[in-house]
Amino acid sequence: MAESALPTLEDVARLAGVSTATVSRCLNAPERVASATRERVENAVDTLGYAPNFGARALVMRRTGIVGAVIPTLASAIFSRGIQAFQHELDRAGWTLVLASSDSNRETEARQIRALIARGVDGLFLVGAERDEAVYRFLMQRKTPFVIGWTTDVPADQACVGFDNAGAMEAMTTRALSLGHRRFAVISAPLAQNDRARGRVAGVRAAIARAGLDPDTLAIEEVPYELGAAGDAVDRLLAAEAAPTVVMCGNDVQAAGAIRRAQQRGLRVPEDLSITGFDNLEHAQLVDPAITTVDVPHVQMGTRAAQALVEALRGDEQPARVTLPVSLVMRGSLGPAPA
Amino acid sequence: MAESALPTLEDVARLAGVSTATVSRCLNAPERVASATRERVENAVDTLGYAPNFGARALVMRRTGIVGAVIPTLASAIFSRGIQAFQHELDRAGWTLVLASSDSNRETEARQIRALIARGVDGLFLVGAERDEAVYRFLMQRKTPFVIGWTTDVPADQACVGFDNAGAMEAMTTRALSLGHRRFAVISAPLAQNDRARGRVAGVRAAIARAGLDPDTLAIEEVPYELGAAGDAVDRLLAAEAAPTVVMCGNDVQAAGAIRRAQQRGLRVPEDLSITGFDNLEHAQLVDPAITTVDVPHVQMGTRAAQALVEALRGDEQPARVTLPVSLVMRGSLGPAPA
DNA sequence: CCGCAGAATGCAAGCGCTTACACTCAGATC
DNA sequence: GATCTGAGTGTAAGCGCTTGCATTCTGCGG
Repeated sequence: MAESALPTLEDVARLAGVSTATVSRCLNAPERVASATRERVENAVDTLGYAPNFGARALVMRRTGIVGAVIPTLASAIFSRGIQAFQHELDRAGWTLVLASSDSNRETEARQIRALIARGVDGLFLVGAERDEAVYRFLMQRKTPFVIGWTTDVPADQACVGFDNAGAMEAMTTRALSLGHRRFAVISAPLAQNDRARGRVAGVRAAIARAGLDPDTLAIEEVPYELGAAGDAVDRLLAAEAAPTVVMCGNDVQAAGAIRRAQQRGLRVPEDLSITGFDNLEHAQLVDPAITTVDVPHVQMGTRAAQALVEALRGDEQPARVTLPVSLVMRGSLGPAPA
Repeated sequence: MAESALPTLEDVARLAGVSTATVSRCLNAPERVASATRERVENAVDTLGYAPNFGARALVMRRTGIVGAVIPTLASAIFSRGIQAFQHELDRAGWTLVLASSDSNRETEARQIRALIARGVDGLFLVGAERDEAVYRFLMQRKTPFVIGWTTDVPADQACVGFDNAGAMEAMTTRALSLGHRRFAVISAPLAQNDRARGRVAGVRAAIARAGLDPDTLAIEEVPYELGAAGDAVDRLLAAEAAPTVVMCGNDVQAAGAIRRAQQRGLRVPEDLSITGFDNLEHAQLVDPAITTVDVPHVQMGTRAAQALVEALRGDEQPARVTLPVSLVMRGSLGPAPA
């Protein structure tokens, strides 16, 4: 059994009859130690159940091997797939992930970023580009590398791995236009602190403006990513004098909620009302009709983000800037505009 | 601007004209420092942009304030809700969460546990009770407190926050029996390294045995938590000479996949085939028919697990053992057995 | 048999922080 | 006026590890 305190390098050294330097080398550069010595040390490590003290190592190495990620929420499927991939790739490269969630709130995010830095993270992954200048200054000052995900709309000197939120939504809107739709509505996450959501709405606006429609008449409902909230939004949209023929949702969860509510109101989707989603979450193909949506390569985004961060951690000067392609997935929920 | 290296306590002390001890006290026990001094120190901290070095602090305090969690996967919604709540509660108590995923693999999990310990976690959250004795020995030896989630089937001296997997599934099976079903089948996660899944199957067995049926005739398909895999399992089950009238799935994702495939084969659910789920994920109410399932209080489980871990970290001797109630959620996918 | 290169190991100086203990200095107490 | 008290501060000893440099040892060429 171990002593009352955890064994230290010195305990191992004493038991093996060598100096602490040699034990350290055994652990970090085994090839520099004679094999006979190495064996004795390894035995001592085993019998003592020794494992290096993390704090001491971090202190002298000036790095922890931990990177942090602050995401809006883990509760929905939106980020979990990407984060899973991110973590997996990080693990492959020998890094460990610390997670915090911001609840989509700017101050909370700033607090979490500081908390993670205080926990010694060597680098950060952040979602979206929108945050106080002070946060960026803090990160620069601490020389903490970071990469931004889910958008590419960032200053040129920052690393990012994302996709064109506006362009994707513009493409979907253009598709709807070609199906004869003229009265559009949008269900979006609250726009105030969410540049991705704003980008998506801007995409809708751009497309309908290009088609000669007035983008200012676009009805926008800002609700959280929840089934019921999206349903209520549908109720409000349909109560308008000129009800939309298509509702473009910022997310598949909202689309699913919207479809259900529309059906409950006796509308057929897409014959009476078309609905589109975003993200291509797993459940998008489960509902009836299946959701026409924008496929976002979450796994790829997570993987590339991890690679970009590891590069930055290694000191690569050139910040990685990756734009991933998105594609429209045509399923049943978007159809021709009703006559 | 900061110097080329990050500022240290000593830099702050020099600038404020005090000793490092006083600066340290300002940061950790401000009330023990005269207010005039404190102000000078705080100014120095601000102008230098000082933040304490994590490694040094961890070394001398002998704790990091980080706890780890190893979960099977983040990719599905199954764990994400619980982990979100876990993280949230931990954050409230001033702790930070490190995440690793095991891909439901025993060796990977053991590796991740060691990796997290090497990263200095003060405590651990683990899913399920099944792992090598060596892992538990290692944890004891390192004196790392841990709590186990998603099951209560653990030794009496271990902390756990979970629910009765077997009992829940037994209740659901009993309900199906009362609806006249006699030919059961199960779609489950691979049983080999998954005590929760085995518990659920055992629940089905227990119920049908109590009803006088032979539990050995129970057909079991072991497939991953994926829509398509569950669909293929349905194909196989329905090809049997005495096809089941009800398929009990170990998870809502599988149930959704099973329902879809059954419908594609022209069967009506539940008139021709009943299907049940587990977890009460958000999408369970989205599919048509909505899934009859077992509601698992994921958020509560995450929250309570965090509390239990914090207690253990504080040195409470008595390990918390929390059993959460589950309930059947009757929706459309389970109906009377066909005549 | 000497000298020397190169391999193996040890010595010891920190890394930046906390904290036990010692010290100083008012003001209160006798 | 001597003594005591306690608040405020400083001194310095580590915490456990890595690593530059010094030292020792080995085998080989001359």
